[in-house]
Amino acid sequence: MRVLEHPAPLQADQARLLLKALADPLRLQVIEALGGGERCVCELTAELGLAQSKLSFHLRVMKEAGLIAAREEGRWVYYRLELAAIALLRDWLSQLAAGSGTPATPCC
Amino acid sequence: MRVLEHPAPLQADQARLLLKALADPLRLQVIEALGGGERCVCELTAELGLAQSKLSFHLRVMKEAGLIAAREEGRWVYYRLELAAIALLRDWLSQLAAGSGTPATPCC
DNA sequence: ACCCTAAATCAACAAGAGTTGATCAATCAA
DNA sequence: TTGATTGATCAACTCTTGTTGATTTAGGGT
Repeated sequence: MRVLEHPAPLQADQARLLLKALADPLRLQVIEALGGGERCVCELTAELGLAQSKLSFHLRVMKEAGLIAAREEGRWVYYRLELAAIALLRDWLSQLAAGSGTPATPCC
Repeated sequence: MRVLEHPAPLQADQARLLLKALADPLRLQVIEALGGGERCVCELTAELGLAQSKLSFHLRVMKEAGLIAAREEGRWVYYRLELAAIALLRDWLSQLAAGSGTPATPCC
């Protein structure tokens, strides 16, 4: 029976999507705003001073990656951080760090 | 005196660079290989079946982000994971999750 | 029904990131 | 010194992402 040295591929792929969704300055601003709690799109537009379609684009990217979730209420849409995604990333990073002790093989 | 609700901007920016460096399928493969311990460039080229200049490009991206570190030995170069970077990312993610309890403000 | 606002979508364009093959610098062995 | 090998770098190209402004869909108010 094989010991799991690396994160499972599926989890790694999920992690990659989340990393990609996080790895953008504008999206990080949004994420940090959402770190302070649920926010409506119009609030975010105002707070960050963004063009509406621009914000909408980035919200979609993050939503599709599973990093944030939307809740519609009347004509407003509230977004929030998906904490499970953050937890998944943290776990994945832990697994990465865990396996990293072996010294160099002689090489070539 | 203001309570820090969000990660400091500098740390966030450092985190962003690391996220960007991680958010690529090929680089993730390299990272996972390095998760098993230090590796020489020629080993990585062989293990992952990559064009040399392609690997070199990605190694540079990761090195500049502080995600990996290089050690030269004769004509070989060994790369390893920079565990401090992984730790920084984990901390940053923890801070993100920590602040996220507030319910929605009435909005608009 | 009409109008106004919130937010998503679209097409055209601009910017950025990754790939390729060639070249270059450095190290080592013969 | 010559030749072979490791790995970095470069320029040209391609592909992917992000931006912009206009249009569309859907609520809610009057």
